[in-house]
Amino acid sequence: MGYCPAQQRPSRAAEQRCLCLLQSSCTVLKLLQALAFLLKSGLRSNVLALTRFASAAASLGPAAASVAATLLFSPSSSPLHFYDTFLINTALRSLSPNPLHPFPLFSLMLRLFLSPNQFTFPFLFKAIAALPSPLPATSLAHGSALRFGFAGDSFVQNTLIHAYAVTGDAGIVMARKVFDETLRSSAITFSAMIGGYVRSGRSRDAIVLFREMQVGTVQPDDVTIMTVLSACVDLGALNLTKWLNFYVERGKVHKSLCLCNALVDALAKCGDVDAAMDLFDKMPERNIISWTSVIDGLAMHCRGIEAVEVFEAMMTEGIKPDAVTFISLLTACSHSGLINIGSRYFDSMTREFGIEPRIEHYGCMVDLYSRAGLVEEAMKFVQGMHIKPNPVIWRTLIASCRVYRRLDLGERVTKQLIKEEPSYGSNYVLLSNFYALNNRWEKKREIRRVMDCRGMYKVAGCSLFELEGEVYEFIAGGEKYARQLSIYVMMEEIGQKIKKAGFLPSSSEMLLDIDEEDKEDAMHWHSEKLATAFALLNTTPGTVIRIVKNLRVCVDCHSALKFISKIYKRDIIVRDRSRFHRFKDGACLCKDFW
DNA sequence: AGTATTGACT
Repeated sequence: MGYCPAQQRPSRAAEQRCLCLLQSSCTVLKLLQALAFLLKSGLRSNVLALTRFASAAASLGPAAASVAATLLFSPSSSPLHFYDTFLINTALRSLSPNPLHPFPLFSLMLRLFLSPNQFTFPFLFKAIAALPSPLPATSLAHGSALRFGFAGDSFVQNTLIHAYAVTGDAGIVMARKVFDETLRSSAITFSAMIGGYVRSGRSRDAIVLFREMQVGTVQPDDVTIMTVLSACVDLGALNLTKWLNFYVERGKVHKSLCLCNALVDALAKCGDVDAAMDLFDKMPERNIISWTSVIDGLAMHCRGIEAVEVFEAMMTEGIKPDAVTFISLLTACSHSGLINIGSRYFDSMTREFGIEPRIEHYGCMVDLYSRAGLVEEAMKFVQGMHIKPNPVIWRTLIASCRVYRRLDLGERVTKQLIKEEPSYGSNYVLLSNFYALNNRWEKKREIRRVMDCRGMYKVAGCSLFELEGEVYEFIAGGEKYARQLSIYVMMEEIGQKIKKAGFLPSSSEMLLDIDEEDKEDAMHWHSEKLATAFALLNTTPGTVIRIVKNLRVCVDCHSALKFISKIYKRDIIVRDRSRFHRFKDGACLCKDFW
């Protein structure tokens, strides 16, 4: 053995102790103890210990990972000559899913003349994909992978597709290019690309690619099905979801717990919560996500009592609820008007379960009071919160002020919100709503001008309708389908029939959305009405009509849809941004409470 | 030592 100062020679026991700590290191405390060992006993020259340390730090979140990075990779404090590719790879791996930039590590590797190997680039791309705007880094690293001759490796390509695909419009083109160049594509390659489409809000492209996959030679696996299911949730594509459920049922893919959870969630979110519960009942194994998905599914369908029952059944089985479970449970209570039950569960969170309420839980409680018209209680609750209220909380309260006509309070809170969050266009729309309700049209026009001036816009209403495997999209105020004569004629017919049946257009909410010039026509042009007209034209009598909307249904459309359901003898199910409406015989299952 | 992945306040 060569020269080695005594205090730096690692003792066998110290090494064992350190490795042992790091092996099961899921606490910050153990990590710190291991760190002490590393520094005291000369283990910093032990690559294995360093690697374990980086890996353990990774599982402890961004803070720990950056401590590890600082300790191990700052040139002044580290024994650089002990580094190898394996160690830096591990450190790279430890970065994601934290948004820590991997380039300092990667360039250190190159500076030390260590060669990247086939593991380096997958880790590198994965870390890049977790960054806030990863496109420039992805193309730089892509160039590097090409230079080092790893661009043809399938692991590299799969992570590269993923990294490009999460960067939005420009990246998705590059992702597709890499995808098309991938010669021996596997189910994983398809999953990466399909998942990329879904993350970029292109769920329709995701489904198109899945269809291409089905006529090809590559068999989808459970993960592929899961990514397609998230596209289904996005589009509310119930038929495809049911088909995928059947596909899994026939044993075509591995029926993993994850996949079953995704199916339960998708079935509920696409409108068939009973199918979701059937599947849930049949699952051989369930975890907290399975239970939460069912509770959340019931919440969306306004079945609050059942959601509470499922929650109680879960506790009877000895499963401990987590923070997300409580969000779903409290949502269920607020959407079903279960004020006392909701308040009790909220109190029990800290007392019985030791879960500190987060802003989302407070949000549920504000919603619970707000929906029920208890504006004062809601306001008091907000003032007594231990966390600073966020814009979501304020908007919940504002919606309540609008519905229950607390115009002065609403206006005041909205102005405060705009001060806090001046660049969010919808806040100005909220304010203009209060001006309109007060008939202060000049003020309302002023808001409009301010918005135009600052280049702000409101989100356009958009409805989706699935017909024969195709998802049709309808946008408020016109667009391609509206120009079809048949739809136009149908809209006229619907308008006249429901008026004759007693429908009173209450434009008070309508004109908030659309400029005055469009007022007269506005009735006819909300996207859910266009979709309904299209559906009535293209489906056989008696068929249930299912529509998915990106915003909340307005009072006027809600009322119109009730009349349509009665006159045309159709059940119409509309998925809101947050819940389901089911119109049947002139009534809605939400009992006008939403 | 790797690639794609399930539940969440308006």
